[in-house]
Amino acid sequence: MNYLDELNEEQRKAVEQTEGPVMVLAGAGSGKTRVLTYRIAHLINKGVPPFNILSLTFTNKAAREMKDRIGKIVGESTAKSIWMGTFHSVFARILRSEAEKIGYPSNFTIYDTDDSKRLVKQIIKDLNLDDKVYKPNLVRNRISSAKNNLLSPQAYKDNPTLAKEDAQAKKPEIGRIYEIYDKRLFKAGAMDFDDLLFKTNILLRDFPDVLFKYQEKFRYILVDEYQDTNFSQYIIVKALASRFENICVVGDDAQSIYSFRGANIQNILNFKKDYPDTETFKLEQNYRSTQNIVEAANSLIDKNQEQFKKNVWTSNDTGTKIKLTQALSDNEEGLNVAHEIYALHSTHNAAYSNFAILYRTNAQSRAMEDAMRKLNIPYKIYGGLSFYQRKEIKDLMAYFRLVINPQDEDALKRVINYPKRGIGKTTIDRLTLYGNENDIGLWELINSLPAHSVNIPGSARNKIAQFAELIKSFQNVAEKKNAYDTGTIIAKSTGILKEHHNDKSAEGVARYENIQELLNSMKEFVEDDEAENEKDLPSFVQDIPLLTDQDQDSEEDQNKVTLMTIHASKGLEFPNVFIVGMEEELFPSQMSTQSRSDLEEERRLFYVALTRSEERCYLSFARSRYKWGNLIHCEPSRFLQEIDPDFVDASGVTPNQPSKDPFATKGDWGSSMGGGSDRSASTQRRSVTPPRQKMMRVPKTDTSNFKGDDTANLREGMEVEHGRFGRGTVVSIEVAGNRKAVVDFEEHGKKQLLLKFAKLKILN
DNA sequence: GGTGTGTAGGTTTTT
DNA sequence: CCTACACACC
Repeated sequence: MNYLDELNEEQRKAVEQTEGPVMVLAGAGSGKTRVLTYRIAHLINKGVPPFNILSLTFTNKAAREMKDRIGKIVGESTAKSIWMGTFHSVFARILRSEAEKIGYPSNFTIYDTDDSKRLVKQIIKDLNLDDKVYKPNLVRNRISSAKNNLLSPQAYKDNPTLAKEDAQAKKPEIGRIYEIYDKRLFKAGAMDFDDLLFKTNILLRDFPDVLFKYQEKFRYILVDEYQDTNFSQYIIVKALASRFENICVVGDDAQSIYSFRGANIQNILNFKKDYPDTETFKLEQNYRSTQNIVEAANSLIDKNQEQFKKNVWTSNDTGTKIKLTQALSDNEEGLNVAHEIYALHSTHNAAYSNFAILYRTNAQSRAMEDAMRKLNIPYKIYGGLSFYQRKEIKDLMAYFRLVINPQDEDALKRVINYPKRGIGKTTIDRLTLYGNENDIGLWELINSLPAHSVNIPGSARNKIAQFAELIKSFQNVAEKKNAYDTGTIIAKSTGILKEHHNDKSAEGVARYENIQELLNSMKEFVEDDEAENEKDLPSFVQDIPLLTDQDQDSEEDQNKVTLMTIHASKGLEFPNVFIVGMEEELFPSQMSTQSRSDLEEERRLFYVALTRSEERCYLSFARSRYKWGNLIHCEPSRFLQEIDPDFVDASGVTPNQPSKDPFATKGDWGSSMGGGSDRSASTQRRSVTPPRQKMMRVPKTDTSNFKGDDTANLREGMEVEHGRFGRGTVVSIEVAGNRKAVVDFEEHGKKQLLLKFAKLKILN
């Protein structure tokens, strides 16, 4: 084994110091993953059994890649038994095996953010609270941060500070909502994301034998991206490590970008206090980027007060300067980027996979996508709605959830009348109310309906009974058949598959294909002989909420430009990086400009973005962009001035607003000459394996540009065109009250339209 | 109970 | 701009 030869001195020390607490402060691009990988391999070579190693990563993908690399050194089967994954997935696994200790079924359902929001909303409604005051999102965030700080509902209600805050915000009932939310989750046999950590803490706190077991098991613990751990995660790690203190945390305070999710940068800043014997290793040599990029990034992050002082340097080439450009609009910005990519692709023969476009918010992807399509540049996009969050997928998945865990009321409500089977809102409301008042779960209630005096007519009772029978029949199927067969039977016999198949609109076709894609992935799951897990439906469904888009890699889609948020780009690298939307209110986000610490986090985010680039980095801003359909004016981001101008080529930017323009005071930017030497693209190093996005982008009928004519002269028999319904003939016009017209559309049949709103174009 | 249509309101960032 | 819901009508 000569892997130690592939490390520099500091890296090697961090690998060889296997015992006791170790903190590795790893600057961007300094070979952090390499250290983690080799450290684990080294442990195993020294004789540590792989099942005694726990390695916590930030994404499942990172875990998979690391496992692969370790497998190449110590052998695949050995690498397989290392416990490696995200906090959420690792502890979900542990919770499932210990579930009954804390009163949960081992097949508990994991609620994603969307499910949890629905539940909060439902509770607010049940309590007759005004959802304009108690905004579900806001309430959920508050509950979430309570959980991440290990505050139970009782602790929340007893906390004077929180009570005061809520009272001042005129939302005194949040504690009560939290309490009910918690009870309902428990009754539904469900945990939200935060619970996976919270309940793990409960488990380790209340069951010393369990704690002892896992302490003994995980004798060596490694935590990647430690700067992004929250309090709840911090306590778990602390508890598990307290026995042997063989804990190695790796991170970079300069890249802490998840405080909105409860991450606490203090965890890494205080590590030495927690473990006084800590050996600290600083990795400061950057192997990823050119000198220009490294120094530009250093000059930026220097503006932050709160940080460990590091001296990140590189022996790489000087490289080209960071290129700054401006555009008149977001669309033009997109086209500028697309043209540049096209040029580099055709003149330097650079593969499309060598490019990434990074932005602050998902909403910015549209202008970029449009531009890519216009120039026929292949691209793939991350984020936004993930596959498993799409409505058609969630609907079918809700059947799966219900079959596995009939206590899951969110799932039940989601499908009891989907597809339509005549169990309407009134009926469901009555059931829910009765259930809440008599403390009976919905599933139990609909199965014992004759015994209850709920005000529900006989016809509806029959339909409910049929529904219950349907679910029970699925439960029978699920017990005997594998996930794929069960899934197919459910999709077919509920009529879901047919419903989407019958919808021939572009959206309908995409939905049908998505359902097929889900079934395909179930088939793959069942036929995968490598994986040792069970092949039944529960095994398939279990951890799906923990998957993200990035977890779906594939060989196809290799040569494409990557579009993603900066957050999603963490840990990745690309030869050419475009950071777009460098504007005030957007980046830094308007939410962050109030406090210094928030602004510093935005700056770290920008630092992360810059340090993704290996060779070339482009910054751009637009003078105007569309926000909610309105054109708004934009000012260049303050961050642009914070980079040392020596490393920036701003020749493409004209300082045209002398008084307000921040460049006016920085004459050196507008006048600096065009970029440095242009290195050949053939020197480009590693490229990142592009992940794939499985779902189709739903082509939407674009009605935004559709202009209606004045309908004052509309008469019967006229040919008209409607933005959504297409062409049709006016059948009749009603003048009384609001003017209405009945139009017989060629493809959509007769519709009654209010002329005040309907945009109709008169064709003859 | 189902359907369509209008209106309000929402955007950081994600496991 | 898009989506989710409330309301009016069938």
